[in-house]
Amino acid sequence: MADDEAERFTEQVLSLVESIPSGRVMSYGAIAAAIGHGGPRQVARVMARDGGAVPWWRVVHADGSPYAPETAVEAYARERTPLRGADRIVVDMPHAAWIPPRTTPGNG
DNA sequence: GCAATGACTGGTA
DNA sequence: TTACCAGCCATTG
Repeated sequence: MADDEAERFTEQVLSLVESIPSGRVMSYGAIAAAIGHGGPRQVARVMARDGGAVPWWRVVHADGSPYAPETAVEAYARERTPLRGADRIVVDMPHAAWIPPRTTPGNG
């Protein structure tokens, strides 16, 4: 693959994650789908590289479980992110799942 | 080119 | 609800 494309993909992921509003989250697969390139494994790879420079806690698995629950749970409490329970560090995807404006496949 | 790995995802038990 | 397996895609050695 071309390094330029890899860099573009990285910026796409980071830019999209930074675009996620407070109290909302996106799954790895949703991010990959929104960008229209790669897959959840590729998004995760980008997060592992430069995820520390973006609100990574807004990026969760398809089931709503975050990468670092112990750290993310604090961020969710600050952003009022809807969880599946007070004792359950799992985001309520049906309510917290955020879809980026434009870049939505199927419309347009 | 092949094998192993990874911040994943969906299905079944 | 939890645990295990198979599928997917790109990077790495």
